Amino acid sequence: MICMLFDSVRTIVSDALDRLGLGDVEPTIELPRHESHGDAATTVALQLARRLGKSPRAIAEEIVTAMQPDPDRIAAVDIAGPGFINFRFRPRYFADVLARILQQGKQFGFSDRYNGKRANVEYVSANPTGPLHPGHGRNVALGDSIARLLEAVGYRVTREYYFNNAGRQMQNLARSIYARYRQLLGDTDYPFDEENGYRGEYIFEIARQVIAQYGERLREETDDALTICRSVGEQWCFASIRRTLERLGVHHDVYFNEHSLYIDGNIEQTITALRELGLVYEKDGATWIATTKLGLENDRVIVKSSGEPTYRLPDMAYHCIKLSRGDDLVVDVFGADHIATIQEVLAAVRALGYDTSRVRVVLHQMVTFMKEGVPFKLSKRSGEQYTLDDLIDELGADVVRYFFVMRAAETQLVFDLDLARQQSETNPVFYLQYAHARICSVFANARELGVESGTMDQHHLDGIEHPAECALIRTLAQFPDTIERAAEQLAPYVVADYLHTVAEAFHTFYHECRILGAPTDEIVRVRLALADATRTVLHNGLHVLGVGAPERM
RNA sequence: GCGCUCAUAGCUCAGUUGGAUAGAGCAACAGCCUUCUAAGCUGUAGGUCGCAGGUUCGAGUCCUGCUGGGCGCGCCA
Repeated sequence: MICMLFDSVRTIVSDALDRLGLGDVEPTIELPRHESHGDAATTVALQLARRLGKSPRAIAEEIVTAMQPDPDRIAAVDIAGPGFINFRFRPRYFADVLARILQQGKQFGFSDRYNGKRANVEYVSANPTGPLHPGHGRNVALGDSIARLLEAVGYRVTREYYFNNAGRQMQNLARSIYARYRQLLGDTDYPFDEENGYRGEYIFEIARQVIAQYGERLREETDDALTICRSVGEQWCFASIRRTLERLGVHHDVYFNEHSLYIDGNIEQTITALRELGLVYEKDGATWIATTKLGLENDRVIVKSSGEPTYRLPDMAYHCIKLSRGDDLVVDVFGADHIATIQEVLAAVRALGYDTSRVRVVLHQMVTFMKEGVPFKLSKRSGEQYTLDDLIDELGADVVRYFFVMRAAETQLVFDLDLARQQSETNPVFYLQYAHARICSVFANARELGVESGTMDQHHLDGIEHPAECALIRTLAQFPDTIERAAEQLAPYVVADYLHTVAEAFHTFYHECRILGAPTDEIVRVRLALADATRTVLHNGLHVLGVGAPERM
């Protein structure tokens, strides 16, 4: 969809180009950077300069002469600088745009562009070895907002969580739990693996749960005892992770267990297929994949000399499965530490004949938490970890989600805990939420005063005239375009940025134009309609970010 | 050393895919509440877009080199 604000302008320019025999040219209309340059601009004359062998200004003159703008809606058309054509709108133009926004009601901003398309978004994918870490928060918020963005443009989205409950890390977890179990039973000198063990307080909690369920029956160290510890640990960790995700409003449709790849034979199949392609060889007792033949720098081990596959092989099998499901888009949300791995995996999957152009990888950089101007240490004394749950306790889910998506994924995010903690003034989340609450409050007052804010006919919109009203409409009109651009780029921060400009435009409007105390009933109705449209944009935009839109603050 | 990535106001970041005079928030300074939420609004100040070349009508944006951060480069995941 093309920005609705510019539809009429585009038609005017297109018609003029037609008349000049340039009907094949698609003019792009853009918002000028400076307000002094008008409400809309086209660079089409600059782009045609080379093709026509004329100066851009001369071309601009010809185009402008050939145009037939509606004088009720277009106040001025100027040629500026090297050949920009600038348009200035009359309030009537903005009234048209507002009417179209109101027509779309609560659906405004959401599009059906990708209706019938399916997307899979894999995110979180933390193994069940402990509670989520604050750093996971960025992956959680980013992945979920991307899923919401894709839904906003019409995709049917599956949210997927990939996990491994069988590997070395889980063995470490089991041993850690078992050690604490024995220590709690009085074997205080039972050794704890300081190097590989999980040190958190939660391990004791799990161990206490083992005691509650099994008493002292596991005192004899057997494989069974470790299996039980692993199983109890896995359940405990998953419960913890799900509880944290729940608090952030995040739900997955599919939990994919890496282990199932072994049971279902996908691992075997994958390695056989790679072998048939001549990409597999044995060296030093291990099995290698010749990723150098696929344009990468090094070959990698896919089966260790112990006979155990490395994580790469199941990752390849898993991506083959994801690509064979028929989704139109497969999104992986990973931390920057996966950068090398994902290249190898995709190279192998491509060699196996899958269309990896459907895969889009969102790699986010790491998060630094700052407190009082210095990096905040996430481990407390006693080795206890500060968790994502603790962060939510401290800041609330809305602030946590917003802060993790408000910057582009590829920047190293600095999470300012002091700024986030502020319940007033400077917190960027509250700025948006406050605008929403303010509007709700106006409508509450309107109801009390018996002001009808019913349906809007177009002729009621003639009351638009204040610059702040026009500026607000101009901003609101960019919402559908913003959502599409954000979805295209898989970049929720685009929406966060945009919502800030919406809130700003609204607060200015609110300050300069009284709504309920406007001079005439007609203006009251128009301004209520404008406030209502703003409320919809804020509500829908915040929804995409997974942030609540409170009615009162 | 190699790969990926980033470098824009004191700090944190935008910059609509190559367009006009570089944009916000925080911090600083000065104003605005007897009227719909002051968690707000208005204004001032703050810049050699890391450095050097190149591409063209035009570069913060694209290409090359350099400098400096981050991440990765193990039969860990």
